[in-house]
Order: sequence, then C-alpha cells, then structure tokens
Amino acid sequence: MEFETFKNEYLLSMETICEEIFKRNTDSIKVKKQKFAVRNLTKIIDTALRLSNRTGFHAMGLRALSKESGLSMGGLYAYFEGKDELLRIIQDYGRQVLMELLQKHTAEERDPQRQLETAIKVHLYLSEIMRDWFFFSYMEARFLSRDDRRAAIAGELRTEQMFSEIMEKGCREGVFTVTDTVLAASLIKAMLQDWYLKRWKYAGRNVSVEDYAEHMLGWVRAYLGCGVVCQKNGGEMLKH
Amino acid sequence: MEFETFKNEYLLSMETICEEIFKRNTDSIKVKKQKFAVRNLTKIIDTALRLSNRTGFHAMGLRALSKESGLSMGGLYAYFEGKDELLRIIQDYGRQVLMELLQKHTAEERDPQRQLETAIKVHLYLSEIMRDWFFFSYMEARFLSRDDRRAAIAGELRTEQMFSEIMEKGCREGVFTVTDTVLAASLIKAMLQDWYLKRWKYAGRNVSVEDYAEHMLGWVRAYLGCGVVCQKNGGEMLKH
DNA sequence: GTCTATACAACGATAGAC
DNA sequence: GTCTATCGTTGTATAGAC
Repeated sequence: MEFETFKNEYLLSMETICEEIFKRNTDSIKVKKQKFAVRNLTKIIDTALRLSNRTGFHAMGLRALSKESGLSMGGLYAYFEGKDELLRIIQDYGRQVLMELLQKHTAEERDPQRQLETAIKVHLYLSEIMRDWFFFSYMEARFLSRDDRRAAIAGELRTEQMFSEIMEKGCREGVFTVTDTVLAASLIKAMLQDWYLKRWKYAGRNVSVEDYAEHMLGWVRAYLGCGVVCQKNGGEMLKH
Repeated sequence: MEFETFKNEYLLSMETICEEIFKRNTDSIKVKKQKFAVRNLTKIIDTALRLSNRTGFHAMGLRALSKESGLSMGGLYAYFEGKDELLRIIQDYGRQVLMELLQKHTAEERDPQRQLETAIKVHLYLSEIMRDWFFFSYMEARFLSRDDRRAAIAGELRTEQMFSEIMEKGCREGVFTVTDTVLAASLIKAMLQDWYLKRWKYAGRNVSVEDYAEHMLGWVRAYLGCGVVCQKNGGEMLKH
C-alpha cells in the first residue's frame, strides 16, 4: 500500500467520522443543529491542537483559543463544559479514527506477514496525516482525569495487542520466530510513535513516511526471522 | 555489565557531578556558599521533577514548589532568576550526566559489538536510576527558550551520533551489515526512550531493566546481522 | 446560537524586614 | 541567606444581552 492511496481513502471516510464524534458528545454539546456543531467543533479541535502543540495544553489559554478559532469565550462553552472535557473530546476523537482504520485494513488481509505490514503502514500513514492529533495525544495523555486516562491506556494496549496477536498467529503458522510477542509489540509501537514524536528530525533529513516505513519493516523482518537468507548458503547476502 | 554494578559506580560519581552543576550556574545562583547552594539546589531540582512529572512543568506552581521543597517563595529566587531558567538548569543537569557516563563507558571498549552493547546498557541503566529527569527532559523540552531548545536538540543528536558511529565502525570491520546507520540509530534511540516513557507499562508486566536490555539487544543483533545462524544450515535455530 | 462584560482565584515575581 | 507580604497579570468560568 502506498501513502497516496491511503490518503485518498482517509479523506472519503472523514466526513462520516466527524458526524460520529458529534453524536458521541451530544451530552456536553449544547448546540443541537448538526450543521453548526460539526463545523465549529472541527474548528475548535483543529485550533486547540495547533496551539497546544506549541505551548502545551495547560498553557493554552481559552482566550487564545477563542481568538484563533473565531468563537467568543462564551461561545466556546456551548461545545464543552470545561477545559478538562475539551481534552477528553480531542483524545476520544483520534482514538476512534485510529482503531476504526487499523481494524478495517488488517481485516482485509489473511497472511500474517502482509497483515503486520499493513498494520504498520496504516499506523504510520495515519499519524502522518493526523500528526497534530498523535503528538497531542501522546504529550497530554497524563493530564486526563483518572477515568479518561484509563481509557487512553486501554487504547494504547489494544493497538499493541493487535500487533502481538498477528505475531502469535505468524508463529503458529511457522512463518515467524518470536519468543516474546508482547515485548516485541511494545518495541514496534515505540518505533511507530517515534515517527510523529520526532517529526523535526526526520523532516530535516528528508526522510519520507514511506522511507521510514520501509526501514522499519527491515528491522521487523530481521527480528521475526522471515526473509532472512543465510550468507553461508550459496553466498547470498543477508536480506533485512 | 549488570545493573547493580552500574548503579554503584553512578552513586560514587554523583557528588562531583552535583558540584559541577553548581559551578556551571554561578551566574544565576545568588547563594555563594557551596554547602548551602548544593544542598538546596538538589532539593529544588528533585522536588521540581517530582511535581512536574505529575502535573507538567507549566502547571507546577512556584507556591507548590516552595511548599514541597521547604524553601519560601523568596528563597527560591536566590537559586534561579525565573521559572524559565529553572527549566534550563534542570535540562542542563541531566544532559551533563548522560554525556559524561556514555562517553566514559564506551571509551573503555574496543570491539564495536561490545561498544554498542555498552552504550545501550548505560543509556537504559541511567534512565532507570534518573527516570524522573529523563521523563521530564523528554516531555518539557518543547517549552525551552529558542537557544536552550537548540542545545537540547544538539544533545539528542550527539547521543544518536554515538550509536551511528559505532555502527559505521562495525560495518568497516565487517561485523555488521547496515545500509542506513543514521536511520538505524534513530530507531535504537526510540527503543531506549520507550523504556522511561512507558514505565507504567513495563512495571505492570514485571519487566526489569535487564530483561528490556536483553530483548532490545536481540532486535539490534538481528538487524545488524551479527550472530545470526541460518536455519537451513545444519538445522540450527535462528538466534536473535 | 453567539456575543460582551465581569467575577474571582491562582499565577510569577519583587521589596523590604530579619 | 531566608522570610513574609504584596503587586499586577492572567487563568477559567459564567450571567445576561441580543
């Protein structure tokens, strides 16, 4: 799968996802007309992500959010009950998108090797498109309320579990050789996250998301012991 | 190298390092007597790390820092000119320690494989001891002033460069097979950082720092193509 | 559905006593 | 070298007009 292909699919599914977010939060959103609500909520979330990633969510004042989003102070409070809840709404929003797309794309594959490759690429490509959200979600997760933090942790563990389950399956089918799939999944997650956490570094080196995906898959294939050809066996090079 | 061995060495070198930190900051510290200064500065930094990692540096009020550290509001200002500078002092402090220990320990090795192993273990072990600082440093780096952020980025790149240089050397000596040592060093750094960024996860699974080091070295050895024995060659298992 | 005006708590920082 | 008292500013949140 290429990045551009994924991007086009993503754009098509976004409108329905935005409407879903609105429906998930009808309790706290006082504006009842979907047309207004979706438009302004999108604007608020986008602006909040942009401002927060510069100064941190806590340092982003609601006065600044009001000014940059175009809504007044009072207007903002029609969309969330307080700053804490804005944090929850934003976190919830992206997690929804990630899980939906990961599950949809991996379900289309049968072969564990292709399934793992797809899961890695979907994660990287989505974090490339929604980089503001991924960065925010990682950096601000510790400021969530107890219950909301629990939900965020569960989300992280669920995506990690998808990776370990694919590896388990690969081991049973004899195509992978892994001793600890849980720890292996953690390291895969760490590599996936580095892509959006260190954007400044990779951008400065002109590394594209597809370059990164290929390099990372090299590590994963080497570790899983698939596609490795022995040097002593006919003089072939080690393939990673 | 085992964790306990490293820990003992670290404790011995800390006193001199603390004095060095004091000397590096005599400009902003108004207290001139080393006895007072080192004791209180250590107390301030420890408390600031503890409070910040719960609520974020920005959300940590100086009133809370005053109360928890035992110094008064006015007293604090004898040790830094403002909150921004406290951030700089803390960042500077740990970076100093990390670079010093990384360089010292890798210089003791000649073999690239042992050098890489040592660098990885020193990084993991130190982050285990100074986990509060490592976590803080990662999470609050973006709130530094322009110049200080530049210094933090330079530090990150310098440690990364140590890893890529070891790999370059290993390639020249024919013991490693790596195509892109810079990208490989980035992924190694990402794995090192996950250890202190996701402490809650590994603690919950009873994964010790030595378990993590061994697992991580498995990945690195597999990728570098060293120690890999072909399955077809006499029926031996793939070693990672 | 959105605005302006305002309440009041908490912030970083400093002056001056000891 | 450290304290208490206080300054001006900024924070979140709300009431009531339109």
